[in-house]
Amino acid sequence: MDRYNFKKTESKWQRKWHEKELFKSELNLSKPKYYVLEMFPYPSGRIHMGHVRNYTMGDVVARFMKASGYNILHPMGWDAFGMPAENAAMENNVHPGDWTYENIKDMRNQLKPLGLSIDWTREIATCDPSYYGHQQSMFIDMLNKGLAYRKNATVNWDPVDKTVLANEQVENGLGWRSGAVVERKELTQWFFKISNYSKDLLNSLDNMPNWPEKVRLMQKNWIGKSTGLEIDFKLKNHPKGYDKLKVYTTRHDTLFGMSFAAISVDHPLTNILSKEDVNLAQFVDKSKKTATNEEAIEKAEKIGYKTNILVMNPFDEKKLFPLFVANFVLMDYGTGAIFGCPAHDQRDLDFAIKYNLDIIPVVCPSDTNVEDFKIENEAFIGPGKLINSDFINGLSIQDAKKVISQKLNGMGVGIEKTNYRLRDWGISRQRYWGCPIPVIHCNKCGIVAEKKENLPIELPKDVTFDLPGNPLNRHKEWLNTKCPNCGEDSKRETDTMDTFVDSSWYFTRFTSPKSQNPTEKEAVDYWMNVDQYIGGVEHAILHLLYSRFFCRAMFETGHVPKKVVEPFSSLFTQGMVCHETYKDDTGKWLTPNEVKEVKKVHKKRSLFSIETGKSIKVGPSVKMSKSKKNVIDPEDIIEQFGADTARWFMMSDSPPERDVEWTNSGVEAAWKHLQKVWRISYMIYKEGNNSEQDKFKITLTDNNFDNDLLRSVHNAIKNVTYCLNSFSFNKAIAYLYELTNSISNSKASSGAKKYAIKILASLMQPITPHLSQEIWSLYESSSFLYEEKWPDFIEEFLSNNEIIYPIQINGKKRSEITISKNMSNIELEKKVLELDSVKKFLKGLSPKKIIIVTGKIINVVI
RNA sequence: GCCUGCUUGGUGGAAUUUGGUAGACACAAGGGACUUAAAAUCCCUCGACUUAACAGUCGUUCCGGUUCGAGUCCGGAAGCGGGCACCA
Repeated sequence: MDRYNFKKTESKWQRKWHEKELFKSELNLSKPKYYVLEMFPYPSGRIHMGHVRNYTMGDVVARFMKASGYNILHPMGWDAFGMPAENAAMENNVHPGDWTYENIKDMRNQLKPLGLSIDWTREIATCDPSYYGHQQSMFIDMLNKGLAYRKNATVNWDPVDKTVLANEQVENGLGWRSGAVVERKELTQWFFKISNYSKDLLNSLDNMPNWPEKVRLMQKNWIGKSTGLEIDFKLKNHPKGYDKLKVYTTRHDTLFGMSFAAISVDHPLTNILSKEDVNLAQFVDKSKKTATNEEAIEKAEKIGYKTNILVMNPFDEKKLFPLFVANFVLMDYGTGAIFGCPAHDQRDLDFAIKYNLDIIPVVCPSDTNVEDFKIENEAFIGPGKLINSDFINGLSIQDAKKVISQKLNGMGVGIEKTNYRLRDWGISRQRYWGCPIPVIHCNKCGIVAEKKENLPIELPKDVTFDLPGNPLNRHKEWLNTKCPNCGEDSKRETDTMDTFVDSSWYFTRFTSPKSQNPTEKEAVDYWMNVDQYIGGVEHAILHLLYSRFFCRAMFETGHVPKKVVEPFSSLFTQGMVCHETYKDDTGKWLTPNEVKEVKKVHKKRSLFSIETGKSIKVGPSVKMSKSKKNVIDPEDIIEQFGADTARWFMMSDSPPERDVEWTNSGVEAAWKHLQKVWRISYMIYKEGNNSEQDKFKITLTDNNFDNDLLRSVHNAIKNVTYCLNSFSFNKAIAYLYELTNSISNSKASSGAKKYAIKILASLMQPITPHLSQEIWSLYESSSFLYEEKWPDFIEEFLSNNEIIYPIQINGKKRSEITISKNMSNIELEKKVLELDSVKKFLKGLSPKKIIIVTGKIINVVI
C-alpha cells in the first residue's frame, strides 16, 4: 500500500482547483451569500504561525459554509503602507515600494501552499494607487461633509533627529535612534470627526450579539460616556479677561470637599500665565518631556505648580482654593481643568498629600459613624451619605448631585453635560509611505481639496531616506503645484494618512476590487456585510472602532447602503501562537532549530545547544516573536509534513479564542493521525468489491456492527456540525478522532465502512481539504468535495433505547443505573432505592428527597 | 496607573443550553505484542493520597458564600496576558 504522499497530492489538487477556478466568487442574486474575512496581513515578507492559524480558521468557515449551500466570498489583500517599509529603506537603502511589493510576492508564495479557498482574483494592496486613489476621493467627500478638519495636536518630537516619533519608537521616554529625551510638540494636523458618532457607536454595540462581549465592553469603556456638570468657577488674581475657569466633573456631589483646582499644562490659561512666570514656563517644559501616550502620562509622578490664582467656591465666595498647573490633567478630556477633592479621588489624594492640601471627607459610608470615618492613604469612592457639605448633608450621592446641579444651574454657572472620552481621530502622519492627503495649501484660497479628476495623487517614486523627516517635504517637483481653485502657485499637503484609514474600508473594496469608484452599488449591496470577521484581539478597539466610524462616513457620503454602518455581523478574535523560549548560558536567545532535546529520563527534560553542546535553559512559552527567537517557520512545517498536517494541528487541542502552544510532538501526532486516516481509507477501499457500496442501505438492519457504525457516523455528523457552527474547532477534531477510531475498530460490512469513510472525508474537508479530496476521489473520481453538500444527520440513528443515569448520594456520585428510555420516574425511584450501592448509604432509613433531572442525573438526599 | 480577559492531571484541553458523572479527545510517560534489530503499527496503564483488595478521602489558582448539588453563580485575593489613541 502507498504511504500518503502529501507533496504530490497537495500540489495536484491545488493545481486542479486553480485550473477550475473553484474559489472564484461570482455575484449571484438568486443564492444566499456568505462573506468570510480574516484581517488582512501586513506584508512583512514572511508568514508566521499566527497567519496560519488565522487563515486556516477562516478557510474552515468558508469551506463549511460553502458545503452548507452559500455563495462564498473569501478574499485576500495586503495592509501594505506603514513604518517597517521606511525603516527598511533607511537601513538597507531600498525603496519602500520595492521592498513592499517584493514582500507581497514572497508572502503570497508562502500562503498558497496552505490550500486556502481564497479568490485570488480579488487581491488588493493598500499601497497601490488604484486602491488609495479611492481613499483620497472619499477623503474629499468627507472634507466636504465636515467630517475631516484640521486642529492642533501634540506629537512625540525627537529634538535631535528633528522628526516625529511613533509611540513604539519611544523607549522609556527616549527616541529609539537618537536616544534623545522625547518632547511633546504641537502641530496642526488632520482629524476625522469620529466624535460626531460617539453616541451612535456606543448605542449600536447593544445590537451586536455576534461580537464577543469583552470586545463590546472594551469599546464601551473606550468611548467612555459620562454625565456630569460643567461648572464656571470665579477666579481671583486672574490675568486680564480670564475671570472664570470651566471645569467638567462627574462628582459635583463632592464640591464641598474641594481643596484645590488644577489645569492641564496644555491649557490656554497655562500659556498665558507662563509668559509672565519663568518658573511656570520651566515647569511646563519639564512636564512636556514625556511621551504622548496615556500610559506614560498616568505612570509619571504626579506633580503640580502652584499659581497665584485662587478659585472660589460658587456657594461661598470667601472660600478660596489654590489653582495648580498639573501634569496629570489631560487637555483632551472634558475642559482640561478639574477641581480636586482628595478624600474621594485617589489621584487627587496623592496630590494633596504631596502638596499638603486639606483632605475633607464629604461622603461617609452608611455603615460607619461619621466620627470614626477617616481618610488616610486610600480615597473613598464607594456609596454613602453626604457630610461636611452644608445644605446637602445627609443626602445620597445621587440626590446631592441633583441638588448641586439645580442650584448652580439656577445661578447660571453650571450646566449638565454628557461627555465622551473618545477623541477625534488624528490621521496625519509626517511620513512618506502612506496615502497622501489630497489637499493643497494656497496662499490665496487656503486649504483646497484636489480635483477628483486629478486623483490619485501618487507618491513620487524618486525619494531618498538619507535625511531625517518626511521626504515629501524635500521633493520640490511633487510639492509645488497649482491651486485647483485659482491656479496660483501653491503647495501640496505632505502629511499622509494613518494606516488605520487604509484598513477601515478594504473589506468593502473586496466586493468590487477593480471598480472605477470606491465601491460598486450592486456588489456592495449583495456581498456586504462581512458575515464572519476573524482576527487578533489586539485589534479589539482601534481598528474595529475606526472601521465602524469609517463605514458611517461612507454611508453619509453615499458609498455604501445603510446596513454597512456596522460592517462586521460576527466577529471572532483568535488567540496567539506561542512557543517555549530557549536561552544559552550566556543569556542569548536560541531558535528551536538550534536546540536539541535528549530523551527524557524520569520526566526531566534536558536540552542542549547543537552548536556549542552546552545545556540550555527552557523559558516560558510566549507569543512567537523574532526578538525571542521562538519562531517556527510555517514553510518548514509544510515542507516536512504538508499543509493538511499544519492545518489540522492548528485547529486541534486549543480552543481558537485562546493561545495555542506549538509543540513538535503535537505536529507529529497530527501527522500520524492523517497517515492513519489515509491508511484505513485505502484498506477499506480495497476491501470487498467496490460495487458493494451501492448495496449498503442507509438504514438500521439486523447487522449490529453496521448499526453501531451508523450510530457513530451520525453522532459525528451532528457533533462536528454543531462544533463548526460554534467555532469549536478543537472539539470538532476530538469528534473526528472518535469517528476515525470507531471506523478503524469496526467489524461492520465493507459497504457500511465505505459509507462511513466517505462521510469522514466530508467532515474533515474544511480542515484537511487535500487528504479529504484524495479519499473522495477513490470513489467519486470526477467531483470536487469542495462543491459537495454537507452531510445531514438522521435523528433515528443517534441513540439506542437505553439510558445510563449516574446516581448521587447527597451530591456525590456513588453508583449508576441503566434503564430503558421510557421508564416512568416512579418506577425509576423504586429501582434506584433497590440498588445495594444505594441501600448501603440509606442504612434502612428512607431518603429525604429524590431529585431526578430527566436525561441527566439522579440525586438521593439523605 | 486605567480598561479588559484568562487560570482544570506531567502537558494541551473536555464538561454544549439553564448549576447535574470533573478529566472526553489528544500529547508525554510507563508496560506489553510484532520484529534478528530498528522504524512503523497495535494493545494495556495513567489526577493525588490511603488500601492486600473491595473501596474510601481529597482534588478545577487561593479564601469565603448561595445550593440537595458549584469548574460553572455571588463576594474578596493572587498570578499571567491583551489594549491604552503615531506598531500593525
